[in-house]
Amino acid sequence: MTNGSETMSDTYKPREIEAKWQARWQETGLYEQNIDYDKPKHYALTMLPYPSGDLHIGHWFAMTPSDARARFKRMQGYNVLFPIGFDAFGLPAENAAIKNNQDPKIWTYDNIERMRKQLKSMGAMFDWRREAISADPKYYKWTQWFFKRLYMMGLAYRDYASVDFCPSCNTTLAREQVWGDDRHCERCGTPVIKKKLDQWFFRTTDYAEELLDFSDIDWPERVKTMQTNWIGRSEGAEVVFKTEQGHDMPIFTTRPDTLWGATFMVMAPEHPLVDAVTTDAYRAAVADYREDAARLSDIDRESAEREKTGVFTGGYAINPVNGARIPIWIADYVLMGYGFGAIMAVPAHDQRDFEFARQFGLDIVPVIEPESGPLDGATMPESYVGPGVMVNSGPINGIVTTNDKGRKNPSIAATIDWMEQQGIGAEAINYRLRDWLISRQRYWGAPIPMIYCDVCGIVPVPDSDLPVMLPDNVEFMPTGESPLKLRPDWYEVACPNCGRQSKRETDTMDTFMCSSWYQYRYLSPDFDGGPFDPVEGRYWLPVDQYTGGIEHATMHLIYTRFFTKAMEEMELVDFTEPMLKLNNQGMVLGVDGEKMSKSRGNVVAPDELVGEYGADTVRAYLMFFSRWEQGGPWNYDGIKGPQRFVQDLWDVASAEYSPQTEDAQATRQLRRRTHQTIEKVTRDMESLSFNTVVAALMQLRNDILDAQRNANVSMAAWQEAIETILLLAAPIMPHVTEELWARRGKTYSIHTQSWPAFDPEIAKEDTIMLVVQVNGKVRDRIETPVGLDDDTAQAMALASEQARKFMDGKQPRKVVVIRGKLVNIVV
RNA sequence: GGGGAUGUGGCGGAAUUAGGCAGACGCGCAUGACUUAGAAUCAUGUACCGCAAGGUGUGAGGGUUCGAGUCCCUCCGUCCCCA
Repeated sequence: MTNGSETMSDTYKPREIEAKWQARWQETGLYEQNIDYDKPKHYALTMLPYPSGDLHIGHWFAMTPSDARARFKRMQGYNVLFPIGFDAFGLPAENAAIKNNQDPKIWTYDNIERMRKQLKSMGAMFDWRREAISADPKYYKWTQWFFKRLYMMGLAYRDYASVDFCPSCNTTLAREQVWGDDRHCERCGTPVIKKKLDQWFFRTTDYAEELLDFSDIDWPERVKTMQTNWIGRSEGAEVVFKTEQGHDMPIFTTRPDTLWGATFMVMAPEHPLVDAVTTDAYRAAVADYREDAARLSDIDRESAEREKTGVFTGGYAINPVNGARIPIWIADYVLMGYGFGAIMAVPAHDQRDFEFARQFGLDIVPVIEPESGPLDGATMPESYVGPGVMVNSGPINGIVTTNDKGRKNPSIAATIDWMEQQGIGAEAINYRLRDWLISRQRYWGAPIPMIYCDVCGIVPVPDSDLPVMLPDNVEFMPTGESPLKLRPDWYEVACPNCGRQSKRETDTMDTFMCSSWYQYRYLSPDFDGGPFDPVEGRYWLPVDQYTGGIEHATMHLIYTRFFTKAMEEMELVDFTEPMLKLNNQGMVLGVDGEKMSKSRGNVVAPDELVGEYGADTVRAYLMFFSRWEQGGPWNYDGIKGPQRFVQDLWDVASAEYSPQTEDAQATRQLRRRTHQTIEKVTRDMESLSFNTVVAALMQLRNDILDAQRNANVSMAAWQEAIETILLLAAPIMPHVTEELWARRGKTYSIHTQSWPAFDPEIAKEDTIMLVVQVNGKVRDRIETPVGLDDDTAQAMALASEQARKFMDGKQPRKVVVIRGKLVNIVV
């Protein structure tokens, strides 16, 4: 006892062994992965963190199971790349700068330094040589280079448009970054307002059709559905109405077959033709209405519950299918952002149009006759949207209409064909997806590499001048207004074309632009011949397994797909999907079941847990406590289970074992359990079912403890069980398994060992419990050898005392035998 | 309003791939052992009702089937996305 060191080393001291092995792994470059053409590659990627200051338990929940999966693939023989980096541009750094008068760069890099330490405490197999930081000039040089390439391909354009603006963040936002019923800013929760500004956009809508195709990727249905809904494809037709003044007034409709029932038109109040069609008598009313509408949000305007409002413009349009003269109204339920900002109104067959028509006494002309008989526009209580036969519709009279969308509906197909023949309209597809607005009126982002020259117009910064560096020592305004606008020494620049004094773009790029291509930069973060080293790219790409939160379903995960499709056209890559397989983890909630937040005081601090239990226990608990894709409330007591497991593992793997007696049955049983566990753990690791992996390991631990208590299994079976459980647990608990592996005199490192091989012969059961049911209720269980034939099984079941008792002396009417499982006697 | 997910002991969850012993594994709890006491540890038990025999039970109701947590229909609750 006094000679402490021996005794000390036999106690499980997580902090000591974790520090020791993390240092050893780094010294030996255990996690530095290089191209190896002899091995299959596996690129595992976890969403890169924002350097907010401290690693959150949510980061641990996202990353350590992903790390375990990557380690598992490595032991299976794959050459696994598992990199990490930082999404280092963004508003929190700038807001902190404004509040504390601190340079965002210093704030960000201090946080990165702290988070690096915390990330290292996880013991993850990150290859730190590949670390990429998006705020690093050698990174954002290529972000700017991509902007230019997209511009040259015609995929980036500048437009003066009404856009969503967060008054708190003082910047515009992409449509995807506006969330919820109240249309709030995704970052800060403030409701957004509309603002008209010159802004840069990417033509994501050009790829709408490609983005709807998920055939090459194995992604959760949920994400695919969310993206599909977000893109919002609808089939229909584009039809050009003419105003009486002769202006073209194109509209999109999903129901061109009801054109003959269009009795009025409705324009969005912001529609550019409003002034042209409005007659003098209505000018004042129209002006008032437009002013009121400008104050409402889109959601309020579209809400189905709200009473319809609108005003007549005094103008008329000509329905191209029948020459009818129909009034043009303006109403706020029509949005400028969708389709053409104007609709044809068919009140008989659209509920919103119906309510509008009833309110303002407009004509309602039915053009679909349901099976129940003709409709009367004057008396129908609501619009009719079901199937029927077309009536009052000229050339398509008598054609059947169904609930099908687009050309699948005979009436729509007939109308489109007829219109195309007449030259008054054409089949068209409309998408809800908007182009991606990437301008941000903030400082801490990648500058948009564009110059405005009075003579030459918009001129890209030459590649040789990239990166356009962010200036240091800028002055922050309390309002959040971009300091770049106050730095003439930075924005005043000679035009690259003509040399005249010109002005740089002072907006920076949306940080989602940086994170759209980080998986490529990881391959070679120092490479200067392009965004990534093509040799590395050819070997590692694309990403095989991507993991991260569901909240990015319609933002990052659409952007990075768009980027990769554009990169394929740039011939940088030869595939069109960046990540082949995606899995989303859920969220760790506070003990109260609420989202963690400082104000609620329910934040779980990983550093403290690691200090108390060690990283291995925390990792195991995170994988065990819930279904990974589901997440759930934290429970401080629950961690005792994994803690006891790690302690037991320590005890049995360092114990001296010597059998008292050798029992063949017990030996056989332990070996069977060992191999059954290999099978289960392998399958569940493959499917990212981490909680059942840990459960299976615990079960094997229980079997090993039984064997130890009885001391009746062979030495070989004991060793097989111990070494197997260490290998199977290694991805989950990398430090303690490494230590125990070394203590058993095995070669370094456990993490480069082969995954244990499963032997079905050993795993096979000798006997099964034959379940005997009478009328579907379990009445008896009989231990029988495996491979019993049906007749014998039936005979044994019928001979069962328990079963006979419940047969009531009756003869079986039917006997169902499920081989190897059960016999059901029906009486 | 539309779309998606989900509902199983006191709690987290397993079994849903292919209909075949519901509740693996863990937490908690109970009783006992060890201990001056506690912690830790160990043993046993732990869905519900019942002394027992037995009966009931996977949000509710119905259906298919020899047999349903699992498949079908109709509802209800909770969460998320879109409107």
